[in-house]
Amino acid sequence: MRLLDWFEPHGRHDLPWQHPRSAYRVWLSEIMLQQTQVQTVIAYFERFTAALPDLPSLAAASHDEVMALWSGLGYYARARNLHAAAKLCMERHGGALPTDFDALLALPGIGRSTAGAILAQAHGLAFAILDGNVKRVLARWRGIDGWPAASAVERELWQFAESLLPNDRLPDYTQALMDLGATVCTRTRPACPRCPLRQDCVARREGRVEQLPTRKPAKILPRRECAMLLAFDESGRVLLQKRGGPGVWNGLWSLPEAPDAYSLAAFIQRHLRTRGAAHVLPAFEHVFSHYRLTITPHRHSAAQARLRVADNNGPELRWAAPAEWPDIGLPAPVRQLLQSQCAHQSTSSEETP
DNA sequence: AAGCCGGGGTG
DNA sequence: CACCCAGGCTT
Repeated sequence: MRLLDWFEPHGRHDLPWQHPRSAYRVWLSEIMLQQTQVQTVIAYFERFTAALPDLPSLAAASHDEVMALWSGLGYYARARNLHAAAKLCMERHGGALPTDFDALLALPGIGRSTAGAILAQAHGLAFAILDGNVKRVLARWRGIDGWPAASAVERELWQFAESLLPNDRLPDYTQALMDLGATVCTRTRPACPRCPLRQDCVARREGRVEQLPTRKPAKILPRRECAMLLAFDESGRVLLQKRGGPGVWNGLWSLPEAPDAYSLAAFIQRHLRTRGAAHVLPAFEHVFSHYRLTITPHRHSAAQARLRVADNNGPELRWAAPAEWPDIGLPAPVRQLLQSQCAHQSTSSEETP
């Protein structure tokens, strides 16, 4: 098989848990490698196995010693589960990890993928694994769309993974699949020309390598709307308002803003003399980390300040000529809007109110 | 199905 | 900063 042929010269053969490849060491490595990269794990693995070389010694160790050996790896529930599982193996399985899939799955910290990895790597049994690397390889190879954590997609990936299992050399096959994901079929900039699966890789054929696996759907952000005033005076200056309050734009100069067109009209009436009605421009969206803001710009040309702009009680207002805009601290979407307006005004004829 | 655990790397 | 990484457990 192509994967095994690739593995001989290009796979990783020198990882510490491969020598010797005992069930205990495979198990420990699998737990350490959950959500943690190989580079990080190696030193911890060597320290841990030096102190606790086999399952009985782990079971006999104190909680404090186990946690100390784990310290720095994170996800400390993994260490607690590991220790508890070792003790359970002393009670239930004669001091060794079981070779039965369901018995493995019943141990704390061992899920479907880790159980499969232990059986395949330590015992050569035909069980599939499905970790992040393998999900990526399989999703690309077969062109599987959808977020891999979604249950339907995950089912499809497991099914594909199991359909691929060879009859022998399960330890090498399993390692080959992970190595391919880690070194060739990487998340960014995969080395497709070096991939043993490139001939029938669906993602490669369809040019979707970078798109697969489908990314986790972005969290749905709450939506907010506002109206912004683009008021220009006769000389082409725009009215700005200094933002106060707790918002993200506090302290920045921005366009006068109101929750809706009605409130904005009230603002205009209070602070400006304008000729004609507002010209409502197409709304656009700006995404913050915590919400989406839909901005509807309202443009007024030939506006004049009704009051002194430096009124003590009212909002802090000023007129700003286009030449000044680059030096004023403006929120990015406001700057963008002003620039598009500037370009628009210079290329189009006089607006009709 | 979504949140959580946690430290580290990456664009 | 968002997202991801040799996942699994809890709600």
